[in-house]
Amino acid sequence: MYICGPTVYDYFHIGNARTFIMADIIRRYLEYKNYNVTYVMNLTDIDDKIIKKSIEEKVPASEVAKKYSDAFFEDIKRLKIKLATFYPKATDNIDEILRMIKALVDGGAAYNVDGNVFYNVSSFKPYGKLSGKKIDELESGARVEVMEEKQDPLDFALWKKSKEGEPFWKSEWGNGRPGWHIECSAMSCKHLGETFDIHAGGNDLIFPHHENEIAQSEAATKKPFVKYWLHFGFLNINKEKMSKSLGNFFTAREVLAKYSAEAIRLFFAQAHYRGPVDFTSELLDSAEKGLEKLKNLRSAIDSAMNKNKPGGVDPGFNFQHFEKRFTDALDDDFNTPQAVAVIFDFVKEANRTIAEKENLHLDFYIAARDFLIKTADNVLGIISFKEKEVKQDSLLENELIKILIDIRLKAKNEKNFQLADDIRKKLESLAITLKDTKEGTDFFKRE
RNA sequence: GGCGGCGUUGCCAAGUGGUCUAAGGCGAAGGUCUGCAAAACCUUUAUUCGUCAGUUCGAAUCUGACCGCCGCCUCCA
Repeated sequence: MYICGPTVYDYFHIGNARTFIMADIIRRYLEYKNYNVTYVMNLTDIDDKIIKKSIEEKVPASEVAKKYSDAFFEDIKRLKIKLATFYPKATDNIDEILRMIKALVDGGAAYNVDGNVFYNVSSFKPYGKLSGKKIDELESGARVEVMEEKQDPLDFALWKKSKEGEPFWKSEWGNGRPGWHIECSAMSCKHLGETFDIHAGGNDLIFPHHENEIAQSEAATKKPFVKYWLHFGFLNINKEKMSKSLGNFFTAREVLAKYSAEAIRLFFAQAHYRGPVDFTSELLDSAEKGLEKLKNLRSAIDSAMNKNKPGGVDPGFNFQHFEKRFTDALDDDFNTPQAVAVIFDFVKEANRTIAEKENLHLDFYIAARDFLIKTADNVLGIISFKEKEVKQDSLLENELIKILIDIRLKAKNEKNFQLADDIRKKLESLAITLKDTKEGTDFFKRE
């Protein structure tokens, strides 16, 4: 599986994050289904924008790329995106790229004009098959900037001759750097072979980027390039595409400063990957709110398991039923909104069971926990069940909380509700929530 | 101009020929529990799916027209 990654000239925005997150969920689901997924995401670390930025900031292009690819890895980690199998960089794969360009030139699909190598679009008959465009229609409506060197305005650069002061690599056509489209063809081929299963990317890459990849790869290898294309819808702001060029964007780190990764992921998972999504803080708030339900059930499960009472009733809960509904949803073109609905149905049903049956068998909680780990945690990534490290001081802390709970209980028994409420309120302000139940008082620490 | 997509409850959003008087989340209203909270549970919240016409025994789902919105055709996830 290959996905077009970022050009590392800036922090990525929350619209890019949507693509990365949805691709991550799809990848995690394929792994859930026991596919052995080789997940490749390229990093474009040499390109016009990077060069522009390096001139503006008066630092080498490689330093710009380093800074923003470091930032990229920080951000995806915070978004709970699993690391790819490979993150090939353009500058590490110049040999592969040059080899493919050579194959294209030798095969007559590309030509060299004074150190610039262009792909000859008209040499590839199926050009336009992915985007549904026809070559002649494109030409008639061409807004394409006409470069004099090109034989045809639709032709695109495989190798760009370097200008004075720009970074360059040596090639038989002279000093230059790779074009954007050829990177993906060369690097996907290197890691995934000449034909591979899934290629994903944003909607706007269909044309020309993915169209060009097909043209390059299929002309070079004479084999089908990709079996399935996956294109993600845009994130809009006020129904307008969020993009760097329009300037109407939030970076992922700006959004992460206000909202949890889980809420961001839930927000995206609640819409189908192909459609557009409007981004507003109200919707993030409502996702954050919805997450509470999931977290409360997790707390209930955790505290029941900590008590570890033997025996109890087996409620005959049908976990398979929910798991089947979950996989049915995702088997149907990765219908994540449906899958999320199944999770919430499960939460409701589990809560109902807990509310109705007094003394549940521990196995119920274990199975409920397993179900949520498999689905909501491992696939969707909207909640985490990972064992938290128990720190030394938190053990002491827990004992102190228990003492306060005892004092509060005494106060309650003496009908000194003012003191009882005061203790609860003060603990709340320390992010510790008390919850009175029939079996005593539980406490939860907020994250 | 060419190509593609979308329009479902107060908001978001699944559903693409009968199980739909339409899932799920948020919001709202009432109730149970509680000293009070919190959480949880129960009940209510679209006879209707942009508009009009058609196909069909049957349509949110198919066809046509119209209205509105968006994207791509130039770097863009």
